[in-house]
Amino acid sequence: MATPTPQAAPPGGLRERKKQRTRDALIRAALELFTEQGYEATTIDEIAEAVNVSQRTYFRYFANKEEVAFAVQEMVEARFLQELRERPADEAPLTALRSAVMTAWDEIGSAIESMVPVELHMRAYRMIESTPALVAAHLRRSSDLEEQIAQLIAGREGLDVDADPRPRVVVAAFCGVMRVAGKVWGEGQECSVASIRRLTQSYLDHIGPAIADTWRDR
Amino acid sequence: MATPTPQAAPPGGLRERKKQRTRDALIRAALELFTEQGYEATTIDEIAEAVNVSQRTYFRYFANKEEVAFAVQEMVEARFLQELRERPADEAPLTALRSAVMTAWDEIGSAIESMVPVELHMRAYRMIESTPALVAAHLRRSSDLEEQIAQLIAGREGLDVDADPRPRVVVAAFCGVMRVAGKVWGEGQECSVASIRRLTQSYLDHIGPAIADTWRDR
DNA sequence: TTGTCAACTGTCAGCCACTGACATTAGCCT
DNA sequence: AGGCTAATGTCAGTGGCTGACAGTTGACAA
Repeated sequence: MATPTPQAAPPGGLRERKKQRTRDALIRAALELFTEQGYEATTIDEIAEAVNVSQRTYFRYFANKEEVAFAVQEMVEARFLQELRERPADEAPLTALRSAVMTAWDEIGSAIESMVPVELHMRAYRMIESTPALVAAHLRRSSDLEEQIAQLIAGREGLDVDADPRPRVVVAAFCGVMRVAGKVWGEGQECSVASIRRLTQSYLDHIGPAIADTWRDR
Repeated sequence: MATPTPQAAPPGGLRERKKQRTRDALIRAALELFTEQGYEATTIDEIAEAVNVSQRTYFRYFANKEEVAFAVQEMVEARFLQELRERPADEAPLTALRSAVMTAWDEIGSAIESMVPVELHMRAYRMIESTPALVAAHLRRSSDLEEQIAQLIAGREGLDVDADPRPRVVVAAFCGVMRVAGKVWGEGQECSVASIRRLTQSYLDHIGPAIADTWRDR
């Protein structure tokens, strides 16, 4: 799986490409089936069969049934974290967070599209929000991500998350806003990546004034 | 017209009492097994066998494996909501929330003890926090409860939760504090109900000053 | 080219969570 | 006492998930 394979990124050997294709096919088939007939009503056998692999193979790519539903989000989050790690150290926390998202969105669009159509991803997002079992998983994932971001921000500032509450607070506010942006996007019609980028920007623009010292001046 | 119930309030019929006993026994056995050997490592067959009922009977009391782990919390939350509904309408939202918790704790102690030893409940709480599958369920439950409370508060104030953000904001702050109090309690040694009541009170006492205008005076 | 190695996959057997159908038991009420 | 019905047990089956083993196929060197 993630063994030290010294190969290029795009080509990477026939084997590697085949694996990637199978993985993408599984994700695509799963999301298609989930959104069409519902998550619970879809069996892993169906997904596997749609891609012409055995059920066992599915479980070699994804640890469980949920995981495939979050594959795209997983990728988006990883890119964001990477972007955040690369922000210059002298940026203020909220600025770094904001810049990381905005920069990330620019390239994420095509990254998503190379996995599944954005429109399918949007339908999948809505499906998650309306499936109790997936809502739970989603919350847990969000909570984990938030913690990771908080650790990262604390690291940048040389703080300890357990000693100083500020990292967690900033990150909580940031993630809260991102969550709302995501929700609004999911409820809207515009399913383009550009629209969520615009939404994100607009919402983040409100966070500064709300937190800044000028707050008290109203 | 006349109530033909020749029995006291608590019993209420042999059948009813038997059911209650079975339910309590299932909860107790489950928590005992979960905390001793872990959640995943415990099968429902084991729980059922410990109470001398069939697996099928377990599923007539609880919808799934998780549910039994949250039975006590479920009860606590129900009591709190009931208490909140009974608060006078002219109380300010945060005051009503605060009063409801504090009042609820007074009676909840014995209510918990009548189900399982408080010490077991505390171990169960810790077990939940360290079991990924249960963390997810816990988050989802919390999120649901928060929404219910927000609706209730909005109702008291004659507001619409979707139109006015204030109900959700107050409730979010309140629940956040409650969550922290619960977490601190779980990490501490003192497993008495009195201690969590004290913790709750102390934490809630900080909410006012933190929100009030005097904040800027530090 | 070919042979070896390692990775990937399929098959099979099995555990466990969960459910519907039906038979059986046991409170409840007249 | 006997009928009604809720509670329980039994059975069979589905689907998520895993370990073990064997077959296949890409990678790489001789």
